[in-house]
Amino acid sequence: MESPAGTGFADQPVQYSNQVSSSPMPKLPKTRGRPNSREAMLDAAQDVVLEGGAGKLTLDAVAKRAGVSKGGVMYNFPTKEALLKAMVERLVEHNRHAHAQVTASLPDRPGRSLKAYVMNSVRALDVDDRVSGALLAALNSDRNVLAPVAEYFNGRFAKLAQDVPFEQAALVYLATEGLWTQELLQLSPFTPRQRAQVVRMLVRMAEQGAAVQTAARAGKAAPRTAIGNKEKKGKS
Amino acid sequence: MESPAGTGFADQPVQYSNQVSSSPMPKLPKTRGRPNSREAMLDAAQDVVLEGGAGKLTLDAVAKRAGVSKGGVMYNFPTKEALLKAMVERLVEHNRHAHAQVTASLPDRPGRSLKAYVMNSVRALDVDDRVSGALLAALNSDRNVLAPVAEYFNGRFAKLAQDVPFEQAALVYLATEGLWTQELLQLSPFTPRQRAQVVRMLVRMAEQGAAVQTAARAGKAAPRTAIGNKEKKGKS
DNA sequence: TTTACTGTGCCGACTGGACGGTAAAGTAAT
DNA sequence: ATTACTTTACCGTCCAGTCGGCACAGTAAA
Repeated sequence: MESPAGTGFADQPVQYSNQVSSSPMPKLPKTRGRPNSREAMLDAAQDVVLEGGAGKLTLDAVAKRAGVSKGGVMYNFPTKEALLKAMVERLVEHNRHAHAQVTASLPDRPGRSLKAYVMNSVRALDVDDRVSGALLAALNSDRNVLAPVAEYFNGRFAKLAQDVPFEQAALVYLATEGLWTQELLQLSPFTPRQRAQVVRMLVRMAEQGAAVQTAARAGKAAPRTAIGNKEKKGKS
Repeated sequence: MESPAGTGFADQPVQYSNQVSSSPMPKLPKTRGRPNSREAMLDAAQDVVLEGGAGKLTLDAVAKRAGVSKGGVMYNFPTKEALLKAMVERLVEHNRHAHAQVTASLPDRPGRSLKAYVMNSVRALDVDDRVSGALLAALNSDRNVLAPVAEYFNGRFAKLAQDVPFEQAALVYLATEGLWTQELLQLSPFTPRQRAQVVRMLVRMAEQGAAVQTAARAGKAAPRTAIGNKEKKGKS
């Protein structure tokens, strides 16, 4: 698991002298040359949120989880809002990067970006992707903390829908978002098998979105536009 | 300033937090047997959540907003968790009722329930339907507060999907849920016009899906579709 | 090398306010 | 008087943010 890197010394009886003096960091900019305690704290914060809800996110909890003192947290994040903002920022950056990566791994055909979005959302669920917890934390505080996410979400759809007809893109986008949200909040009514089936459908729709553009719009041609097939027990 | 609503809130989602404040109306304001204060407090709680986030939901805030003292709130809700549970319960009941109502207004054809679900979700957005705020509040606290919603959500889909093929139902359901969530959190990338377009599409799909189901029941093979099952070409 | 000074990173006790909850007294209708 | 509801005052706890201090590292004069 990609659990917090660099927190190995967290629970040790190690005194302060937090870092090995010899090997690490042969390069890296000086500005931040120290151990990545910031990241560790952010990781800790997400964990706290995902385990106990956003209400349990306190500086002490983060500190304890990250294996540092509260003062240490306050040093890196002058205020709690700063911590929240950092979490949100990292969430956005993480998503952006992951999406770019998945996109790059796909053949350059229409709907590629949308497909990557679907796949990435699912991956975020399958993998123990704790960054998502930042969203829950953000929902708890002021809107200005949430603002960056809103902005990102907005621009995101515009990009995804570029090479796919609007209705199709919106459908896939919304359904994916709904699935992701429900799974994140553990409100999903689906069994794992059903979920997999839904995901497969969404991926297919992203690929073939262009072909069905007029389906819903035509409205009358129901048989041809039907999306559902009777169950098919494919497995992947 | 008392709403004439009975003990139940079965009627319109008309809720106003009565701002008593400092206008010394010698007659009504200090009414006595007001079976209504509970509802007023719940309304106030939702408003607080929707305006300031779930983190701002304090007993004092609710009391102030509802125009009563904190003790008044504590009298009706012995603990804060009781308040949260009441909010959640009301949310579920409200939804159940509204859905039943919309369903009844639709012709009895397959997909009716699903269609009603879509319409009701949108209505909840168009109307100033503050009950939704309860969900945000619930996300903040323990899972056992959220549990009733989860349960409701689960059973809900099963009912909606009864007379519609699974994939179709899941798609409409998830997309609707996604739309509703995004609008609620103000994260939606759509213009009002686009949103309306999406909603129309979803309604059509609820109807069409039912048509497919009917056809299938009649013994016909599931129609080939552009979006539907096909070869899996993408990775799985 | 030694000493002296400076900056960085972190520690942890403390504070002041907010918040959940309690208790007793008050008020009006029945 | 009883009942239903509300208020005021208060308590204990939790928590964000503060503050003085400690342990280094780097630098550089002595």
